[in-house]
Amino acid sequence: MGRRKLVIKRIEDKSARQVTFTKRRNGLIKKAKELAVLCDVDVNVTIFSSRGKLYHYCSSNSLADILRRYHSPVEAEPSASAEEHYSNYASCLSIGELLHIVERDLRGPDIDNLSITDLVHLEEQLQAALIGARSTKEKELIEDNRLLEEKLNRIAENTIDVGANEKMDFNNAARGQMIPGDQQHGLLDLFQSN
Amino acid sequence: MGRRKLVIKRIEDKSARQVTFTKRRNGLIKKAKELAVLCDVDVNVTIFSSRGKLYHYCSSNSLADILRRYHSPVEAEPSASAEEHYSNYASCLSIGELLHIVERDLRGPDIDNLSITDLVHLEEQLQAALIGARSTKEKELIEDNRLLEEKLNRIAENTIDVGANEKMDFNNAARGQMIPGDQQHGLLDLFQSN
DNA sequence: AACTATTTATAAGA
DNA sequence: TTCTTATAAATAGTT
Repeated sequence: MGRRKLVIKRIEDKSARQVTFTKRRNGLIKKAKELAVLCDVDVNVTIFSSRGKLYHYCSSNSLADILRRYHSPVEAEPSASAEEHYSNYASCLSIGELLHIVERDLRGPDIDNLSITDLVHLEEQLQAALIGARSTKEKELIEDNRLLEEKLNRIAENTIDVGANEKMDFNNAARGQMIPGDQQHGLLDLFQSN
Repeated sequence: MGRRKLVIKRIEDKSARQVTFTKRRNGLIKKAKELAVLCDVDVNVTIFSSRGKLYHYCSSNSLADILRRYHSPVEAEPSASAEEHYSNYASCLSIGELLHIVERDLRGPDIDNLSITDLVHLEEQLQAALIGARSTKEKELIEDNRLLEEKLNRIAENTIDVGANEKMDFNNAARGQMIPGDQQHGLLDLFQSN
């Protein structure tokens, strides 16, 4: 739809490619909005430009909302298979919340113009949250371990023979490998609530 | 673009809405493909129909590939800020791999026609992977804890006085709250590699 | 950034 | 449903 029939192939001229990108990107997102409204469906469009910018459209508040919707039985077609799919989903937060975090971060301060900085920040947050969730439980166990060791040491000081073949190995492998990361993160509880 | 000018508002007639959905969904994905090829960008389109089906298009192999691309310095504009963003990313797998899992599962057996079953399955896998990653380290610590307790018990049997104010609390809280989930999962190592 | 000749998408009809 | 066709909408090349 233009002055000539266009062959669908990478546009080699850089500025022509940039102009077409702007036109068609706007067109695609407009079409996505229309589809969402006309047909009452959820549509998500994400475009990563070659220079690291991110353009995004999501018809609902977040992908998490979309997924959550499907975890509640809907009125239409309450078939046997539907029953099957919707059972045991009282605490189905992992992917939903994960995607919610992704969505929230991708939106960030400027919904239409995000740099790779935001993606990097997002990844750091997720990594911190995963590490934090793990290390919390580990810290509890390590503290218990430490208390038991203290007791053993005190006992050892107060007794003479605890059996010749018993070695007090207080530097076991698992404790030595604890993952660092003690700070509290805002995302932490999402992973801990599972 | 049709016989009449269309107002962008939810189509109330169910069958008309379904017909429009099919037409415009195909149109949107076609446009997305063209944008990706013409402008050499990464495009991702996800559509959730109101009856729980998922339609999806992604120009690259996976979102993980896209994200990974941005974690390697590109030739264009090696500015100071770029340096800053790309530093300390030797092991930036969490979000990339997570999204890779999402993408792989969303594609599944039939790329154009996925039910909510697949989303549920995907969520289960992610949940299992998160739990598995946590419980592996916990199991090591719990085993250490158990060994220490055994030693304490044996010592207690062989001694008379270990101090009156010392209570042997072998049922501590942390151990009692271990998350179930002992199976090995294919996704497990992704989370353990962090 | 606007314009406009054309192509493309698609709403309604068969 | 699938195919057809009149028309609206998008956009390639131009200014």
